[in-house]
Amino acid sequence: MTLQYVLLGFLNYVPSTGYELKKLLDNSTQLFWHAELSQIYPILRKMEADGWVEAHVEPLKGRPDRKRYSITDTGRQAFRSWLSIPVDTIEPEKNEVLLKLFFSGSLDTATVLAHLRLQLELRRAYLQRLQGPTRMEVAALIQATGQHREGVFWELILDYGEEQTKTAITWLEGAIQRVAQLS
Amino acid sequence: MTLQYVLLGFLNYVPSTGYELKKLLDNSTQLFWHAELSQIYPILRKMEADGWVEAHVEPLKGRPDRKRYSITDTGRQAFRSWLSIPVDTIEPEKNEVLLKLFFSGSLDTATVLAHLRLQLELRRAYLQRLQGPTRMEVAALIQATGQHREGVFWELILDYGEEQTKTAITWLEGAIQRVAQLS
DNA sequence: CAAGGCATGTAAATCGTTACATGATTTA
DNA sequence: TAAATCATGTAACGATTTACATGCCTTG
Repeated sequence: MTLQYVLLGFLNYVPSTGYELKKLLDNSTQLFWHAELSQIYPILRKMEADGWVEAHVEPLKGRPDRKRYSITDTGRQAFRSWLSIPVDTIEPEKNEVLLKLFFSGSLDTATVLAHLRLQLELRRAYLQRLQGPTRMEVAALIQATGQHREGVFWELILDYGEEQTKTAITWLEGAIQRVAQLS
Repeated sequence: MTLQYVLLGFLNYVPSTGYELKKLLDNSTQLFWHAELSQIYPILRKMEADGWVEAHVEPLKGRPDRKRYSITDTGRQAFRSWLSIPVDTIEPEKNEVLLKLFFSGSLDTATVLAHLRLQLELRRAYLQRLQGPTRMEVAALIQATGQHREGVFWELILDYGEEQTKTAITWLEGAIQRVAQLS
């Protein structure tokens, strides 16, 4: 269900092909939503059948025809209606790192430490990327599109990712200290 | 796949029924893993067929027989092997609150603020629960079971939940300030 | 000339939720 | 006496991932 609205949200900016939508997902919402092409193509067809989007076929030589989808008025209405419904729960998460840590009583201290240190490295690299390239790209996009109101939300989301990542890093550093005392 | 190991992890402490495992999930791992009974029962049968667990049937009057599952040596081996494999990625998340915020350029400021304020309330209530009752229950469980090594991990996980929730609250407060300036 | 990008899709399998079904016992 | 708990499960649906399939064009 939700993926439909993600795609509508992008199509609300600009008509796109499935392939382009996949890249938009990878380049902008990967922090909080992702999908594979094999999921995107059937959903676009379903939304076309439901009258939420329209396809304009551009024949290509040697490749499958390019289908560029535009949002319809019905689709725009469905999108806005979805957007206006508040999320009134804290969404349950799945986190395999915490899960393994939870059961790590059965694991030797050295292995637990190795696992935590690996996560620490990954998070540090991720933070670098968020603070550097990602931050720049968002700023450039706001300049290029002139979407200043949208830009406020995009930057807030980046802030969220940055703060949560920093918190995870600090926690991992402390956890490593604490676990190291076990041996 | 993963749910198998979650169940094995609990069965590694004590033989349990599907119904009891569901309650263990709800009361301890809901922060990072959850499942419905309709998923748990078939998986227990599958693990029995694979020789990872054994069922001891206790007939009951008027109810379905109670099946208490114990972990086997094979199951214990599979569990330890899973546990020792490091998680070498940052797992992608789905977050509908961020998703809607991302597209909130199409939404009026008052509605965005209402959505953010609702999330702030939810997070604050959640933090109260983590700091109060949940913290106590974990401490009591460590005392009752004498699992002091495990207890370190359980408390670290609680710390993580607390810190991430605090970060979310601070971010929401700032986001509300920032969005309020838009109108 | 090899690798990666462009461009579409199908098939199979897995994972997860919601609804349905039963019916006694315990608690408020 | 109504609601919640105990105790198992099936069926249907929906969501998601992985593997398979084609084949040209562009870049290094």
